[in-house]
Amino acid sequence: MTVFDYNRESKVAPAVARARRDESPCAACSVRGMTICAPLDWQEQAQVEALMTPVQLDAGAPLFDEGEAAGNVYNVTSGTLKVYKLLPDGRRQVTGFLFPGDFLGLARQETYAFSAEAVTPSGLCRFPRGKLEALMQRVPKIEQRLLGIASNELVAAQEQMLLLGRKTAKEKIASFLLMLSKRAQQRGQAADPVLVPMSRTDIGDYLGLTTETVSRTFTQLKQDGTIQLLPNHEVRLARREALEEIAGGF
Amino acid sequence: MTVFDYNRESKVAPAVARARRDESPCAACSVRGMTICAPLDWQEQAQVEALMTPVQLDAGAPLFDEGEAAGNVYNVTSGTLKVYKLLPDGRRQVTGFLFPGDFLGLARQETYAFSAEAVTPSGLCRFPRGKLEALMQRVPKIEQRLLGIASNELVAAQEQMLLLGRKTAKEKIASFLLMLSKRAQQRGQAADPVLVPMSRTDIGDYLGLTTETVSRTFTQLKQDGTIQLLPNHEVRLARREALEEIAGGF
DNA sequence: CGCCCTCTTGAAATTGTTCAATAGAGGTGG
DNA sequence: CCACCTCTATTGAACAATTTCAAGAGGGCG
Repeated sequence: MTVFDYNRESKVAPAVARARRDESPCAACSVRGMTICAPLDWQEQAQVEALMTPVQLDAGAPLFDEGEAAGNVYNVTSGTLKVYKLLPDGRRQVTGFLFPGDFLGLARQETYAFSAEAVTPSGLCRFPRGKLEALMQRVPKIEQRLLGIASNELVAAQEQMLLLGRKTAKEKIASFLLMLSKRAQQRGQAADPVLVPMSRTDIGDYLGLTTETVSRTFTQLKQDGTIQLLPNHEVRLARREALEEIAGGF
Repeated sequence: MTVFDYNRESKVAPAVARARRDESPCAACSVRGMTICAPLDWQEQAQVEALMTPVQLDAGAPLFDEGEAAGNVYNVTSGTLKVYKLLPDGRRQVTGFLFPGDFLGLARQETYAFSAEAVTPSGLCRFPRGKLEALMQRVPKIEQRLLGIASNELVAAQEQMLLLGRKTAKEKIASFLLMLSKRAQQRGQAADPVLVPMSRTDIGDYLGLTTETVSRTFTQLKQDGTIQLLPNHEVRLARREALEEIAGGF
């Protein structure tokens, strides 16, 4: 719980100095424009960076579990993560997938309300919550940014409730593929052969379906000619308008 | 779009003066401790109040529609509202019910992402978004409060996704009744004979069920002896532990 | 008091699940 | 580099939960 646990690097060289010398990992951050760091000038950036510890996760490695003390918040810099909740009997609901640029750990309570786990090998920036909150007092831009992020997540959550409560399996899969495509595009990646790095089980747990239904629905869309299943977890959206028609406006 | 549209009252008497003379509606606000106003001192409160217009809605009256320009935010002071999204063919997902003390209108985009409508006759405090945001610059406590509210809503949204994606009809209804009970208690109302002011259709649209399934499930729980259906939209939670067992930890 | 709207109940239909088996892909070690 | 092994994905058939369609009962408001 001391500063040293979280900030090993700053003992070696003050972050401000490192930033000046362009040794800062943040200076090279490819997703800076999407993160909490986006609105900061270089001085504020250095203060944030001083709190940061880089984290690397292997595929399948847990980041934290629901109910655990919520000591840190994170920014995803590479890879894909999933966030989920469990029922006592093991039924799982994946409440979101996280990609580079996404923020993780917003919770005004003392414990995480969900578990987080790497889907693919992933990199994150870790910030101790307490220190970041202290910094927010001095740099209100950070708080504003977090409020913006939270608002966007809320909009996405409502969209997901509509999907879970009212869409059919086919509509769910179509919406899911379009969501992946749009988010890839937002990060500057290709929108069309879209990368689908998560398992059928994860997709099912995200959409409120079984893996079998996910698989069958992919097959159906493939036979429709709406999509093509390519090697390496890629999906070609052969007829995007058809997908959008099916998805019902997402 | 002028100040006068939103703030008719301040033309009559400055809010600060009114607050001093205890004519302020906020001074008598019974849900102040739950709203964005909670952390404010009387001077800040007066500034907020100067932006406020009271709104009254009849049962069934719309407050705003999805896609509409998001000009205002609201605090509920009395009654019950619902918030929902529609699919092109009319399928509806109620994404939340709002009770006194609840905040409404958080959206970082230019338009509302959902529609809002009164379930029972309701009262709200309306604030023009632009002016409240300007005030937030000077009173960061408001922004902090909003971030706290947004975080809580995000936690609730994830809980609801778990419900929609993974719970059975019986589990959904049990969770719903317990949620209503807990929220009534938070507002200082009775936790046990719980008021259920919304229609079976609204409940179904909230839980991802049809009205028939909602009705059948109520009947089933009634025959179990788990609940009793009382007159005036009240439900007695005869065996709360059984409900909690069924709900699976909400 | 009666009308209308909501709620309840029943039976049939359907979507998605469950159970079960096969096929495929990725990774490891010989 | 290939063979094997394991985990994931696909496919099939029977089953179940919830929906759909249909009719009747109840309750509140004019």
